[in-house]
Order: sequence, then structure tokens, then C-alpha cells
Amino acid sequence: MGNKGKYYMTTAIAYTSGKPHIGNTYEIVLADAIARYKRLEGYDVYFQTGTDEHGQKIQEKAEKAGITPKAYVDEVSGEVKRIWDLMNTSYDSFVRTTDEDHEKQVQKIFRKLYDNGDIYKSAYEGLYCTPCESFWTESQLVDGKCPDCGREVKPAKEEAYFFKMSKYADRLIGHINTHPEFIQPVSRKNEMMNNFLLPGLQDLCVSRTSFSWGITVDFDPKHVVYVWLDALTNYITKIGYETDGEGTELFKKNWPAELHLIGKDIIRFHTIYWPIFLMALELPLPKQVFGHPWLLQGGDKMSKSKGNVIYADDMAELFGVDATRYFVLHEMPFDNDGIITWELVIERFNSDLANILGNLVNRTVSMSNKYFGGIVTQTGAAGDVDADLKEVVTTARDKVAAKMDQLRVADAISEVFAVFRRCNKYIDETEPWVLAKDEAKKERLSEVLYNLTESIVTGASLLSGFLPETAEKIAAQLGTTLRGFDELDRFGLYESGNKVTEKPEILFARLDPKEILPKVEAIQEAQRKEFEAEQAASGEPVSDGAAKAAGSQDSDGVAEPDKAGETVIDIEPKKEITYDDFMKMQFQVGEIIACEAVAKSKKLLCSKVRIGSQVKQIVSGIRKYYTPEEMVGKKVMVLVNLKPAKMAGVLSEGMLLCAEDADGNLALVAPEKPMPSGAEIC
RNA sequence: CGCGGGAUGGAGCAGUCUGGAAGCUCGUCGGGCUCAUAACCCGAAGGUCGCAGGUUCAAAUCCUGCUCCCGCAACCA
Repeated sequence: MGNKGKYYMTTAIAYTSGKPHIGNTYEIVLADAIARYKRLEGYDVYFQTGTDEHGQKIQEKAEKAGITPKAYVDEVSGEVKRIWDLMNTSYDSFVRTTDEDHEKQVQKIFRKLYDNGDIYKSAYEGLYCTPCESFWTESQLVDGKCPDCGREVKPAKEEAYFFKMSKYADRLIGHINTHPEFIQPVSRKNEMMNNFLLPGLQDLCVSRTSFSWGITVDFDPKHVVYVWLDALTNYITKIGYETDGEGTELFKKNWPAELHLIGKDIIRFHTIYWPIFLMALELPLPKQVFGHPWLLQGGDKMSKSKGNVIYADDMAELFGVDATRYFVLHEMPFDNDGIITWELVIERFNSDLANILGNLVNRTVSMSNKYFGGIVTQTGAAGDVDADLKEVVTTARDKVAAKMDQLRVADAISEVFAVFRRCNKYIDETEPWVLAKDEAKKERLSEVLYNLTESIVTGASLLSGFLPETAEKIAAQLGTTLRGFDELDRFGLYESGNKVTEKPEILFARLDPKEILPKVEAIQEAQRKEFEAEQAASGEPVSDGAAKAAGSQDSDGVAEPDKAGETVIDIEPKKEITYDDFMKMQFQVGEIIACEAVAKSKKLLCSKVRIGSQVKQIVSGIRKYYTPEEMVGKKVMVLVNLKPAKMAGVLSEGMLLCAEDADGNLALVAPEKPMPSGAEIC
């Protein structure tokens, strides 16, 4: 295999806030398919992935679970790695941003940029939401309130370090314009240019003081390095970049990267901030950044509480690893989001893997055994249809290569299957079972089976980057090994007289949706239970909660639900309040005199509530649990003096109080004995 | 007017940049075949390319306006 040079590629590092679902897993499978393919082509590939483990969110999650942030990320990072390994991904390096060498180097990078004057100390001014501990800009606010929680924000100031983005903007614009391949797909390039670069870049805040779980700024320890300077730099630190030296051989060999593979949501950071950081460090820029689309769950948003999250390990258990890889690779279009449902997975499995591929291998091997005792011999007894078969087979490699060069992996895999489809057609055209009845046509029959076997070996070799295990299995069944890239445009390399396996193993047994879907239901049920258990666990006292939270993360999605505490749930305790705080809130009994669904919303009901002599309009997110009809006439507990707000365009002047269980099911709270409308609740 | 993405036969998508006979996979129906996992092969039906205008010899494709879905982004008063 000729060496075509080095190929350094990375994925985004996965944020360790929870177990990655199939949408997250897509990226690593896509990356692996590219890495394996590039190796097949003859590149010296270095493939890096890993986990991003710092930040406020993780600090909070760890606190909630009652464990240290490090223990929390160890757990989740392990889970990520487990799934990456399960999916048979051939990464060369799995990095963690909590690795000591990375942290050290990030500190040095931060200092270097500061010493160079690219980073300066200033203050972050903005509108601050105290409960959310977040800054917002004027434009992010919803109705002048925090977009996360809807509460009031107030102007605030936080000391922070900033990076002078504007200094490098012109250079970056120049680079993007002269390197049209830099941002892929190209539609993203325009988005970046028009929305961010051309209007003028704002300086980027690169430190935080509001939380501590991060890499400390060593010369100003109350700051931690904010995510982008921490996370993006893994691409250089973990191959051995040194701020004050040449770096390791690995670094010198591999930087700049050929490809950063990322989700479309973080294109901005990889095509604007990251290149600018590199310019500031006087390093060359990566060759290409590809922002892939997302794999979305059909219809509903994925949510653990609904039990409809699809995880790679559940899929692998039901369908196998290669089938899971096949689905995500095949179903994902190039620049639109893909859709995944269990039904679609079953359909694809049956139609492509079982029918077209598995059955082809099976029938071919069976015929060789039946007619020639498994011996495949090239006799030279050619037929009219052979030429077209050979044409399809020997040109497939370059078609796949053309698609892969554009990173159109789904199209590339379709090109491989075109070979298998052609083989099935070839069987029909040549009718081996007819040839077998005529002793005089024995040589032709042998040639037909040889051509088929040869074609399948080529197809399997092309498939090896996408479905590595299956490709190996096919080669083994045909009594041979997979071919190198240089051999794939030739025909007739299968050794004549070779013997195929006597007992062909079914590669993909057809699936009956009636059998699979109940299993899916069981998985979803287990997921809901697990979610409940986690909710319960996170409210537990610290000592107990730690064990439970860790344990639940360990599970593979079909964990036993927590059987204890059937009807009891604990929630996260809030801060103690004073009696005065309590007295600020006015609760009264209200009678619902009319109620209707809010047209623009799926969840909201709009009620007219009589409270004493006045009537208030109150919007509540309880449509799932109450019909408008059954609401009318109820006497319920109302928080009366809540500041009115608009929801889905409808004004709401108070709040109906509900009890909520771990699943989020709601029940209205009502006085236990009849009370008049307007009665104070105190 | 927050930003962005989408709307193409029953389902999922390509085609739109660079205008020039509506295509792919699945499903349905009909036929063929029996080596094979009720698989395979052939054929057919099925589409006002979201709506309304405009540009053009010609529009799914370009322009303008509109409607509906979705994401950013909320399991929500």
C-alpha cells in the first residue's frame, strides 16, 4: 500500500454532562468511517477524540449527585469511551481535558497569549440572572427577562479576561476567501461570513470567576479558563504542542490537522475562534472543518423522562454494532438533519443488510457448495452480461473515493451497495440453477460463481471502513482476505480453485418488527424508570446519593429501576427563606369558571379564575393532564400576586399550584374541605 | 419584524448554488424466478415540487410576498 502521507483528524470532544445518545454517537461513527477509509487509501492516519470535562454545568451536576466534579466526569468520560469502543471506533488517542498535561499546556497558552497582548483583563458587563448565574445580552432576553428562567435580570459586572478577536479578523476573512474548502459544507461559510465576520468580531470572553471547575489561570487564580480556550486546544496540546519549544515529534508530524469533524452547532467556534487562537500562537490553520448535520429523533424531541432517547448500546444490542453503524452512516444526509426511529432502523436493516447484502453472500456461498463442493474456479467461460458486472465492480472504488473526498459518507456507502445490487441482478441474468441442470454448461456455471465471489470480495473490501466486522466475516466466508485499495479496480484476483466455507453463517437475520418493537418498548420503559430513580437519587442526602448516582450512570439503559420508596420522592432543597419572604406571596382559593386550550401551544391551558370578586386569566402548562372541560368548576390554590407574563402570546396573571411527581405528572392542589373563592391560604 | 433550517408521489430523501424533459430508497400493486434469509429480478400505479405573484422562450431551481413545521430555547408560571 503506497503511503500518501499523514492524515490528522479529530472529532469534537464530547461534553461530559451525561450519557451520549445516538445523535452524539453519530459523529464518532462518521469519523471512524472516514479514518478507516483514509487508512485503506494509504494515508497514515492519526485519529483523536475525547471528552470535554470542565464547566459550570458539570460542577452543578456533580453537586446534585453529591460527588466531586472529578468523580462525576470520570464516570461519564468512562461511559463515553465505553460507547466509542463498543461502536468499534479506531481512534488513536482518547483525550480528556482534565488530563494533567493538557491543563498545564492550556495554562501556558493562556499566559503566552496574555504576554503577547492578545488577552487582556477587563470586565464583562451585561444583564445578569442571579438564579441562573448567567449573563445575557439585551438581544437574548425574552420579554426583557432571562431566556432560561424568565425571571428579572439586572445589570452586573464581572471581572474577566478577553481575547482580541478583531485583531485577526481581516487575516481570517482572507484565509476563508482563499481557501474555499476550509469550511464544509459551503453554505456554512456564508453563514459565518455574513453573521459574524463581516459585521465585525467582538472580543471573546475567555475566563470566568463564577465557578471553579475548570483550568485555573495560574497568574490570577480566581479565574478559570473558559470553555473554548480549554476545549479547542486539545487538538494541539494532546499531540504534544509546546508553547516554548518545538513540541513533540507527533506534533511536528501531524499539525496542522487535515480535518476537524464537528457538529453544525459549533462551527462558529471552529472556523472563527479556533483559527484566530492558532494565528495568535503563530501556528498553521487546519485544512478543513466539516460541520455535519444532526440525527434527530422522529417527531418528538428526545427526552429521558419520555423514555424515547435512543442510545447506541441499546441499538447495538438489538441489531448489532455494524447494523448500528450502517444506519447512522446511511441515514445521515450531507447538509440536512437526518431522522432516526426504531421503525426506520428495522426497515433499513431488513432491506439493505439482510436482503441485499446478507442474502447475496448466503446464496452465493450456498451455490458454490451445492454445485462445486465449495470450490470456486475461474474457467474463462464468459457470457454477455459479464462485462457490465465487471464494469460496475471495478469502477466502484473510484466512485466511492469521489464521494469520500467530499465527505459524503452516506453516498459513498450507497455506491458500495450498488455493487451488491448488481450482483443480485447478475444472478438473475445468468440463472445458475438453470446452468446446473445441463452438464455442458458446467464451465459457464463455474465462471458465474467465480465472478460473483470476486465481485463480493471487492464489495466487502470497500465496505470495510463502514462495517469492519461484516467485511471481515464476508471475506472469511469466501475463504479469502480483504483487498488493499490499489487492488480494488481490478477483476480476477480471487485465487481460482479456492474453497468457500461449508456452512455459511447468516450475516444479518431478517427482523420481525412485531418481535423487535416490544423490546423497544421495554427499553423505553426501563429508561423512564431509570430516569425516575435518578431524579429520586439526586435529591437524596449526600452520602447515599453519591453511590446511587454513580450506579445509575453505570447502567446500560436497561437497569433495574430503584424499587425502594415506591410513593416517596425527594427534590432538591432550596435555600431557607424567612417568614417575611413567605408573606410576600399571596395565595388564595380560586374557582375556575372557564377554560380553553391556548391555540399556539401544545401544553398550555388558559383559565379564567374567579378570586373573590375579581377574575384573573391564568395560563398553565397542564394540558397533558387536564382537559379544559374538567378544569371548569374546580376550586384550586392560586398564587395571586405573581407578576403577569405572556406565554405563547397569552397574558397570564398568576399561577395555579400543582404537585409534581418524578415523571413530571401534575395534579392541581385544592382545599381539602369546601372553601369560598377568594379565601386566603396562609 | 431575534437568528437559523425545512416544506418534492404513502414514508424517508436527492435535485435548487451553475434554470433546459421530476429522480433515488422503502412501501403498494402486477409479473418472473426458486440458488438464497417469504429473500432476488422485471414492470406499473402514485407528485398542482407548501401557497400567491413576478422574471424568462423555459422555473422545483432565480426574485417578491405569504402560510405551516422544526431547531437555537424553555416538560414553562
